[in-house]
Amino acid sequence: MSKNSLLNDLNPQQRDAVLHTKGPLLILAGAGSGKTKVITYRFAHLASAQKVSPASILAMTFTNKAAGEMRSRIETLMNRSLKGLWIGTFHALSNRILRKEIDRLGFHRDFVIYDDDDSNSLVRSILKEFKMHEAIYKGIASRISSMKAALIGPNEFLNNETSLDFDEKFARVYVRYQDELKKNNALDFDDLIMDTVRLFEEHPAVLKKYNKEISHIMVDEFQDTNTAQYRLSRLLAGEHQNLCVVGDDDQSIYRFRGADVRNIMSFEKDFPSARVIKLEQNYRSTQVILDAAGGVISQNPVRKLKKLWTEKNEGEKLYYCVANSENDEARYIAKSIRELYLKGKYSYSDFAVLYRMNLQARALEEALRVYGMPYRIIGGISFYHRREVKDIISYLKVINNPKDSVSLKRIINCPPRGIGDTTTARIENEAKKKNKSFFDAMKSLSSSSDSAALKEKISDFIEIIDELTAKRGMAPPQLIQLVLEKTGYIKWVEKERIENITEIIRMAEGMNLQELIDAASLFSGADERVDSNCITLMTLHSAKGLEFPVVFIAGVENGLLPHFHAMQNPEELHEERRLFYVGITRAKDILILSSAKKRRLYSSIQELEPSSFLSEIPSGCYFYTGMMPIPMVESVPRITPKRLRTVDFSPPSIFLPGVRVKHPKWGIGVVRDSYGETDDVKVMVNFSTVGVKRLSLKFANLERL
DNA sequence: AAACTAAAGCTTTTT
DNA sequence: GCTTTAGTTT
Repeated sequence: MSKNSLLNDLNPQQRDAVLHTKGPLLILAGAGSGKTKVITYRFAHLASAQKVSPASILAMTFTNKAAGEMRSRIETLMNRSLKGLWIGTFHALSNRILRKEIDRLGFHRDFVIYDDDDSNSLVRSILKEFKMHEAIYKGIASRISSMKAALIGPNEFLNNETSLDFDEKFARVYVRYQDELKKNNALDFDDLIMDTVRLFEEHPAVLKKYNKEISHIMVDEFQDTNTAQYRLSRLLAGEHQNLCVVGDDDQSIYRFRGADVRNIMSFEKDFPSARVIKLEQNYRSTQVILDAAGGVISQNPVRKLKKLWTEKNEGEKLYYCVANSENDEARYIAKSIRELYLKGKYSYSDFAVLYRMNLQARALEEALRVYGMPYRIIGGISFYHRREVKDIISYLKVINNPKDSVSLKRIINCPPRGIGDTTTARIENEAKKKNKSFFDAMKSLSSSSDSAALKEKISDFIEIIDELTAKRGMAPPQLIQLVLEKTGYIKWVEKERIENITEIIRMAEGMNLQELIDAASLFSGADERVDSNCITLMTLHSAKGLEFPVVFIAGVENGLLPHFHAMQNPEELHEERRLFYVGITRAKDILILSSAKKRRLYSSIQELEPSSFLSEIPSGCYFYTGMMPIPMVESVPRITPKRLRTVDFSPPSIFLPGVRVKHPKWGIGVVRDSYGETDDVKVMVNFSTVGVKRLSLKFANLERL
């Protein structure tokens, strides 16, 4: 891409930011203002126009996903591969430096990294040894984590011994924890940052080396940096001070894990020569949504003023609905999604339902399932992650492929058949020794083992699996039934979980084994499938950085949003407001807020009042619509996944109710009904442009979407 | 190794 | 109130 066309793509402020290449730069990037675009273009500009080697530009973010996205967008822009450059997460880049230099800190270069589970169990074992209450290990671990985030190592903590709130017991654990890490040649996540800072501060020559190698620094999501990460960025910027930080103080929502908005506030103090550029043009939302967002966030007293604007039109007003209970709220949301979906303009993946707490997902999930609409839950435990569902799927996976040892190990003692940790370890051993799969190791042990009891237990299990494997050609619903009976699972599993199993059987109808397994795997959370056409359910926190045409925010109540725990402390209340702001600014076209009068929370049913944040939305921005803001149209045939997949009812057409279609003249619509003989199928289609039309398939020239 | 009992915790989350 | 998990018993 030529230099000019690169710059022509940008608005004046974005261009300023890209062209400012020398010295400290603070980019205050409002929501939806093209922040990533600026970073990637700035990288490309530095490299092409400024002749800076891509190898001397360092770009840091928080998540692997964000880093990967940044990298691939720059690669596309520059049309070249950027492998091995300084683009990555704080942790990954620190790790890279430490792998080379850590011997100066007395560690070996092949140190191991402890994840949260590892550090938790280390803390636990220390507490046990100290005869302290073990159950608080999580609290201690997170306290250690925030100490390190603030660059207070055990030594610094001990130096503070005279302070009044010095916690001697905690200090002992902290010191010991750090000693143990060293003994194990291990670093936890926070150490990766803290020790890199320590390395640079204690060994100026090392820092100098990196300062020479890296001439430009860019930090994304700067409002989420903690003290250690900010210090690291400053150290890396060295004397050249070519430090560009990008962030939005209004979207700082990770205080609880050490993020410090003050970093963004004090950047100008720390770098008096810093240029500050505000990106205020929003490319995402309608004016009404921006007005609502602006009204809310303006109530926060300490912030960098930004006034978002858009060239888009006013747009549709917000809706706000009060339901009686969380279940009513969920039904209302499901119903609204169906109405909007059936109008044909939006596909399922255009919808997101956001909430403050993961537990809210339950009611929503239930309602969506009843309405037969596909959804995915980010973060929480979704249907396919339920224990019993995973168990059954694991059986199917083993039947389909006995080499799948992960699934095999999951079900080997489920229901219990006397094969516990000891036996499993033994099979594992055998498998390693003979270089066999887990299943083959079981087979050979069952014939050669010295223990008769062990032999019998294992061969019984093998027999069940073999028997089931022989029947793998069966239709999945019957196959699942067979699994449930032959394994005794149905007798063993708790009653309330059976409901979910019936649900898998129901969903399995009309699919073959491979399809079912794939469907279940596709839903397995973390690896996000963009192409899966699903409604997205997630917390407000996980929604940061994303956008959806239609956004619901559920549970807009005092106690949930703002959360109980945050209502006392003004700082935390402000963060809750920012969280709401983040939620509002995710929406492109339509934003629907809802709350429930009563809600089951933990032990009891709570009566909650609408969030006080609601009154901060300018009253002209939304409809208060009581119970049912979106009028119900005539009753619609219930679209269940089963019905969508079943082929055995006439007409044998792919244009079944719920299917989205495209008509050459009327555009996109949704099939509401289909009937008639094979050679003369009639369909009723609801088009977003012209409403419901009755068409003959033979002539209509419909395209399935 | 499994079944039982007791007890804690329960906001948000990435590395 | 319910789920998860740790510890104890059989």
